Amino acid sequence: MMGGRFMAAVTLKDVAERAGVSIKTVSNVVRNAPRVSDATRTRVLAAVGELGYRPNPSARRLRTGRSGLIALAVPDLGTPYFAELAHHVGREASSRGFTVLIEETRGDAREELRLATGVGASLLDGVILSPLRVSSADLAPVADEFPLVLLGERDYGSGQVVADHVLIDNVAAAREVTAHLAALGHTRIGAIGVDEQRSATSRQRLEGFQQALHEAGLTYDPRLAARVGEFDRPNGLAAMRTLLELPTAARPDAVFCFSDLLAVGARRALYEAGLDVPGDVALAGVDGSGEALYATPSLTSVVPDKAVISALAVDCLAARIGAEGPLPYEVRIAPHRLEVRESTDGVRRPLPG
Amino acid sequence: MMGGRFMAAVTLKDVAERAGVSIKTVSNVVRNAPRVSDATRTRVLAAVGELGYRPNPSARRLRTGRSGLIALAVPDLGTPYFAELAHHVGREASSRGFTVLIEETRGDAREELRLATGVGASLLDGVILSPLRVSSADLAPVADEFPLVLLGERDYGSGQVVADHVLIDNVAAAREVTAHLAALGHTRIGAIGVDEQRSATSRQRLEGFQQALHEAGLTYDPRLAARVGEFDRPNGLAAMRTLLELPTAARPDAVFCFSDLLAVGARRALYEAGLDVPGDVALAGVDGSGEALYATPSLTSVVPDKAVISALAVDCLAARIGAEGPLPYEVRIAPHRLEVRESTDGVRRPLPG
DNA sequence: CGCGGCGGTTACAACGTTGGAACAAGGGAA
DNA sequence: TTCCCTTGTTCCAACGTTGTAACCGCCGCG
Repeated sequence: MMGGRFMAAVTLKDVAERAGVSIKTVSNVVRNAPRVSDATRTRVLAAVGELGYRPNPSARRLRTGRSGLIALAVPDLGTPYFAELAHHVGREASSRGFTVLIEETRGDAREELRLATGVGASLLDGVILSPLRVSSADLAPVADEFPLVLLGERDYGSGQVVADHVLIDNVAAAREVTAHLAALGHTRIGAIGVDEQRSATSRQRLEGFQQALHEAGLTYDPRLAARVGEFDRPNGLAAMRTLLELPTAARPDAVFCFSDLLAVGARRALYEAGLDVPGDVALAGVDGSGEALYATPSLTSVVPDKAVISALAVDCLAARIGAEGPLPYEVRIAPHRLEVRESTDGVRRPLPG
Repeated sequence: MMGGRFMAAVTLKDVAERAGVSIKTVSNVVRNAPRVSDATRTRVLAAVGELGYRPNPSARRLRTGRSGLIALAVPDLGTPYFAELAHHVGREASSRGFTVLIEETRGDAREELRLATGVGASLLDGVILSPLRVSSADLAPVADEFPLVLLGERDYGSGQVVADHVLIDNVAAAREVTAHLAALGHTRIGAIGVDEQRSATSRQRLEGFQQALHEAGLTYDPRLAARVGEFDRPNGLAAMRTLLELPTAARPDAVFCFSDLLAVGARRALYEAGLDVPGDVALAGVDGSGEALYATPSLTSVVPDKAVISALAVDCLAARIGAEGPLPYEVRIAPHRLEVRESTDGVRRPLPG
């Protein structure tokens, strides 16, 4: 029987009776609609306060078609980058009156697509998706029907934009890191995180990597480009172990890892092999995670501005939700910076604090 | 107008027309209610499939008072422990038909209380709260009115149970770690993470720590018990630096950190001081995070079974949501195990994989 | 042969909210 | 004075769903 659990919820009707006005007038007050005299407004607000009225989101949603709920879909919350992102998106969203539902896709393409199409489209107003497997082509038929913002993964190759995108300039970021390694005198620079097939991010970082090698007059040795499935610690560990199996002369003297977790795994492999970082092999990653900062040695990393990324994403989504009809798709670039730490230049830096 | 965005949602009515039955019958079918003949059932299900009908959660909620939405409120998603927990809770919940809303309390007592009382009680069916600041006393008036499960933090001191609790045996866990350190021959064992005022978890771990010291015939030196605000990396770093400022003879030769992040911070401080782990100082933490496993050296840690914790928590909550009236409060203990790694016994262990 | 019971179905009324139209009360222009 | 317009308020209907009660056969029992 009626689910209000143990306490009876206060409704517009209760407030209306208390204030001696109609239900609709109370509704007008709580929604800040115009056409309400100051006298009634204060009277109603008083009643609202006394009774502790809270609008019923379900009824609202049913009537208006808006739930105030958006989802953030990420591959995995265990990845610090996504956890931090979730944190920022939550802040941004609540400052705009949205509530965020965090979903894990586990890198499953079907799951990603399901989220992108709005799950219970009737539950969500929109989705911010960090795609891993799903491609622009898969999303093309979807984006027009449901407010969707993609994080990263713009498919430069196809040139086709099928949704709003927020990303950092991955090519530039990779170029900067690699140039940094080259400037330190490394000549056999490797990369961990190649995954041409599936991940656009990976492709872009590889491209920046190759550009920088070229600009530094170095040649790209495919043996030094390690493929991985996910950007996690175990893959970093395995990839670095593989690189260390190369003949001594062919081994890398520096490695650019496409994520901090990969770098952490790679660092662990070097530790187990008894090699020094950066003495024997220099190491750099991407993400600006706390884990990389506190590693021993601290790991050089590209730090994307997650606050800006989140703000842009929520902005985009809010605009799309608020819009009546289709809007042109936007691609917004968030800033990043290269943070040089012990794992590349070897300079001891006590952490502040 | 009408918010269905761009596409028109399929409703029971549409399905009913298609199947040539009444709305209510369709409703009965989709809810798996009894009293539906197999013939009609299959006919209706066919129509459901063809039209791609999805029930409207808001309408359901409005009618039944249930939203199928539960919240997991944790202090901070950036903490790997909570991120992992969120992952498991999400799995457990969706297997029971719930959707999880993840909220960050940022360790703010008011925010915790707000969540515990159900925010928009009309939005959520229940809450799983990992409290940091809020006490049993604060929650006492709340728990009866709204389904609530607390993770950890059972206030043994007051002896008063005001809600369902799911936790590991913190006292035993701390005792095991400390006994392990003592068994290795350490005599000046320190602790990082003391916070008697606010955190019950911290109190329990301190108690287990002291018990083990006593059992090993060691005396408790308050100078070796470092206080912290949050269980994060910067606090671990700062605390260990403070311990290292003690006169040489008074310095710890082993430290039990109340979280893995504290241990990571402590390890960093030792690294900066040029000290060896575990040669100069042995280090152990709690949480079983991947970060501790991949650290160099890998950090010994108490690994709580997060899958079990999550399952128990969701079970409890589901029972409470399903119940008609008040239920007796339960306290459930999840298992943990001590994982000995390089940071205490010094034995090199290549990671598997 | 009528009547209770039961399996299967339907009609109706809510749940709390909001958009739109209708309605009362004043205020100025004709 | 009448008429229209503005301002504030109320009434009505609907959003999609489900609980309750009613309904319609049909069976088997007395």
